[in-house]
Amino acid sequence: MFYAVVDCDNCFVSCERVYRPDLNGKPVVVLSNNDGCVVSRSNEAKKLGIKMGTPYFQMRERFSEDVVTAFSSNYELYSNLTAGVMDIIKDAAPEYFRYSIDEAFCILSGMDHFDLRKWGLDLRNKILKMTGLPVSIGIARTKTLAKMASHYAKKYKGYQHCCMIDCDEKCERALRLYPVEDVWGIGRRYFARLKNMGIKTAYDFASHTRSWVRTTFNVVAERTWMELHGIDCVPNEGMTSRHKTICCSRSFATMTDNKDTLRAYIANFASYCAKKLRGEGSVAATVEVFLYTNRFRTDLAQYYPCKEIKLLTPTNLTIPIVRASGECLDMIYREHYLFKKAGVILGNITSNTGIQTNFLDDDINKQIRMKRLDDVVDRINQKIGRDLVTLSAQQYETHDEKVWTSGIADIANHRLKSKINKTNTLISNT
DNA sequence: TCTGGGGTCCTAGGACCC
DNA sequence: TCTGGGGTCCTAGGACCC
Repeated sequence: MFYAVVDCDNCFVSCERVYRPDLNGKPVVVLSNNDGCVVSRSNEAKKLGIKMGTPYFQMRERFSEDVVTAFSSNYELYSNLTAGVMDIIKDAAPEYFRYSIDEAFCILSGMDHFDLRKWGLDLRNKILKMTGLPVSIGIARTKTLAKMASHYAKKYKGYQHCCMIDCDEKCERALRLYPVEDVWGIGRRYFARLKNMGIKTAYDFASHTRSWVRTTFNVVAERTWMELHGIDCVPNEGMTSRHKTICCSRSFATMTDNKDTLRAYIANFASYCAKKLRGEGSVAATVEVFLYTNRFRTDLAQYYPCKEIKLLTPTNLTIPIVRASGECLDMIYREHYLFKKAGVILGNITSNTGIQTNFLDDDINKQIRMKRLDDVVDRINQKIGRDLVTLSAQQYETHDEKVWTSGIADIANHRLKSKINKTNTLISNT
């Protein structure tokens, strides 16, 4: 049985180019939230030496706007376009699961007698034709080897974006040429240790004994070792299951030690998480809040607190989740630290059917009223504009318009006022 | 001046129970 | 003059992924 991994080439850049074909063949990058750093690069940008994660300001010191075109990220666009890719994959493979926004694994069971490389080439061409997005496909006996094959599919033109590793000779050749740091499952930390041991290629790594890998590293590295030997052992389950956590976090344009400002940010993050939770029909049983000072400012005192609290009843209601996030903040906030980033994580997520309520919690009538409130607010926000109606905890005074360029909540007062009449009408109608 | 965001899994160690 | 042992659950931290 074989696996195929299908992933979009330079996904976000390719999505932008669908609407800007004039940028084909030119250096293009896409930036993270707040335009902080580079998260996607065209091949031309890679050739210029722009690395993943390069801070935008550093890149601009080296390349002007005429040389490298930069886009702010537009996740709605990427998720719409890649959904089209997934639809095509779904029709082409007996079984598949989405692994990330731009990547899917196909389980090619019962297809051993097929010409799988031709199958891959056809799929690649179909996706390009129907969505405008170029993908590369790697095919092999394990997911880790398929990932390696997809690297080769991208790297060497001769493969025409589809590379299959289907025998031991090909596998050995591929392993010998493959830098160990590019192996799926070998990250920066492990690479640093491997390098010290003189292990440079995937072949070097695979040449050690399984027990050596187990004792030197752990079971995860051992699985990687087995996969490189063609033993399929990274489970498919877990890659498809529901979310176990939902997180919303942002870096701030300017650092702050103001508790009220942090409280408003946290309330917004919590509210956003609650909305996501409702969107997928789930409830959460824990709420965690974390704060980060600026790790790049070594001249400043550092503090990375986090605190989780359990909810009496698992919920997806905005009010109890925002309330809990505020309690967490109260427990971890310390004066005199300048915070750069904060976030909220909802955990212990389950389906919202059959929730066990706790008699100490808000009474059922109050919960029903809160649910109705969320329903109405969700509908208004969907109809008129994101985050028009929020809890008062999410509002705050600021003179810095940049604070909310992060894309979650554009709650600048002028915008609020301009729409308030329309909203009042809608609320009375509702 | 400016340095992302959202996930998963594993492990060690402490608390607690019988 | 000595201080159980085994099991489970939870949490924090560290590693990885895209």
